[in-house]
Amino acid sequence: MLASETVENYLKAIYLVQREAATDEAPMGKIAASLGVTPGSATSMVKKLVAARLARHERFGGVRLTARGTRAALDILRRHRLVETFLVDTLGLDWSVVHDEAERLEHAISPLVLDALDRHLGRPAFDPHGDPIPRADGALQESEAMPMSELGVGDAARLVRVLDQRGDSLRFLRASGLKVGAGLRIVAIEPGAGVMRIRPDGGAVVSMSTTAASRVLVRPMRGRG
Amino acid sequence: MLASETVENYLKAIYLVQREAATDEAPMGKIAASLGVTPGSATSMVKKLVAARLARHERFGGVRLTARGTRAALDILRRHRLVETFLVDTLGLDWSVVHDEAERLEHAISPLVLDALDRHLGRPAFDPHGDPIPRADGALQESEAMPMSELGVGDAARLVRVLDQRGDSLRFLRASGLKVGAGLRIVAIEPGAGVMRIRPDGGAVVSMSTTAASRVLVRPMRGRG
DNA sequence: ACCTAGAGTTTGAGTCGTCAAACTCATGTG
DNA sequence: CACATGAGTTTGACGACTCAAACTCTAGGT
Ligand SMILES: [Mn+2]
Ligand SMILES: [Mn+2]
Ligand SMILES: [Mn+2]
Ligand SMILES: [Mn+2]
Repeated sequence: MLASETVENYLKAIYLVQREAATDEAPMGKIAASLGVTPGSATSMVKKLVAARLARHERFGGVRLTARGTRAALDILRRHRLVETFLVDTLGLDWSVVHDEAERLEHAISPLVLDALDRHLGRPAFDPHGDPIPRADGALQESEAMPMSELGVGDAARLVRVLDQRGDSLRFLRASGLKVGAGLRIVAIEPGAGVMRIRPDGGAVVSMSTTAASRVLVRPMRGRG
Repeated sequence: MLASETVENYLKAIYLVQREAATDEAPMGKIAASLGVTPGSATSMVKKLVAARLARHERFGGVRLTARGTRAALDILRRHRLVETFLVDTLGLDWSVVHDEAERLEHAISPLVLDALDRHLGRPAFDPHGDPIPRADGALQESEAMPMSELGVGDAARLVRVLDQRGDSLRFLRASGLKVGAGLRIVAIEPGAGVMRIRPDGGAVVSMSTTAASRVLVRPMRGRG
C-alpha cells in the first residue's frame, strides 16, 4: 500500500528467508540471492527498512522484521497466495506457472479487489501448493506436515504441500501424479544413490532425490508398512 | 511487455488523446494533463518513445503513434478493458471503481493470464462501460452510437456506452438506473439552463447537464416521439 | 593468537522518471 | 506587423533503485 513494489518484494523475501533460518534471522546474502540482487543493494534497502521501522539490523548481523514489517509481509503473502489460488481455481492455469504470475500481480491488488477475490474463491485456507494463506487479520497457521524424505519404505502418506516453487519441479510432480491431496507410498529407498522411489495412488512408481523429496511435505497415514 | 509500466501508461494516454483530437494528433499538454504529469516530463518521455520508434513528433508539434506504438497501445487497452470486465462480471465490483483498479492491474497481466481471462469471460466484445475491447490481433470496432445530448424531446434510445470514467459520474448513472443496455426517453430539454431531463425505463426522471449527457452514448430506438 | 576465506558494507556511478523554473516558439489580435 | 499569450522545450536537480569494485569485519582453523 504505502510501500513501493520493491519494498514489498524485500519484505516478503526477508519474511520467507527468516522463516527458514534456524536462528530466525535472515542473512543478508540469502535476502540478496532470493531477490536476484547484489548484496550491496540488499544492504542499502535494509537500511531504509530499518529507518521505516519495518526491520531491525546491526552491521554484519542478520535481518529481522519488526512486528509492523511482519504484518506487512503477511499482507503481501496473502495477496500472493490468493492470486495463485485464483489463477488455478478460476482461470485454470497450471500450478507450475502461477508463482511467477502472482509475483507481479500481488503488487497491483487493492484491499477492495483482494476481499472480492477472497469471497469469490470461498475464503480458501491454502493455495495450490498447499501453502497456508494468511488471513486478513494476519493470522497464519502452518499445516502439520513432515518432509517426504523422512518416510521409510512401505510408509503411506498424503501429499499436503510443496515448498519448491520452481516450474520444472512442479511440472515433474504433476506429471507423476503427485499433487496436493494425493495419497502415496514409499516403495524403495537407495541411501547410497540418495534416491527414493514413490508410488502415487493409482500411478506409476517415480524416483526422486531425497533432497527434492525433502521439499515435499506429507502427512503420514496409517497403512501397512 | 518490453515496455516499462510508465511507457505503457504514456502509450495508452497518447492513443486516447489522439483518438479524441480532430487532427488525430495528441497535443503535448493534453498528454501531460491526462497523466497528471508536467509538460516537461511528457516532452522528455515522448523523446524516448520517438527513439524507440513508437511515436513521431516534431518540436512544438503534436504527437502521433507509429503503427508499432498503436499496436502496443491497443494491447494495453485490451488488458485494461478485459480486467475491468473481469472485476465487474466475475468479482461483482461496481463499475464506478474498476477503472482505477484496472489502471494498475493492466501492467501485471501476462499474455498467458490475459488469454485465460478472455476465455473465462467468454471473449467479451465490450467492457462494463460499453467501451469496445480490442481483440488479440489488435482489431477494434467502435460501436455505432451518438451522444445522448443530441436526442430531442420524446426520443427513445438505448444506452450503449459511457465515456466518462470518473467514479462519481458512474455512481450517479447507476443510481439513476442509467446503465449500459438500459432503455430511456428524453422527457424535457432546457436549453437555457443547459439541462436535459431523462426517464430511464422503469425509473424516475433525472436531470443531467447537456455536457454530461454528451459523454453518454446512445443508440436511438424507433419510439413515438 | 594469528590469518584467511567468506560474508557484509561502502562508495561512486548509472538509469529511470519526475519536477521547477527558465527559456523558446507559434499564433492571432490589436 | 509587432508582440503578448500560451503552449512546448530545456536545463539542472532530485529520489528510488541498482551494480561493480574496493573495503571491512567475523569466525574458524591452525
Ligand atoms: Mn513480487
Ligand atoms: Mn504458492
Ligand atoms: Mn496504468
Ligand atoms: Mn472501461
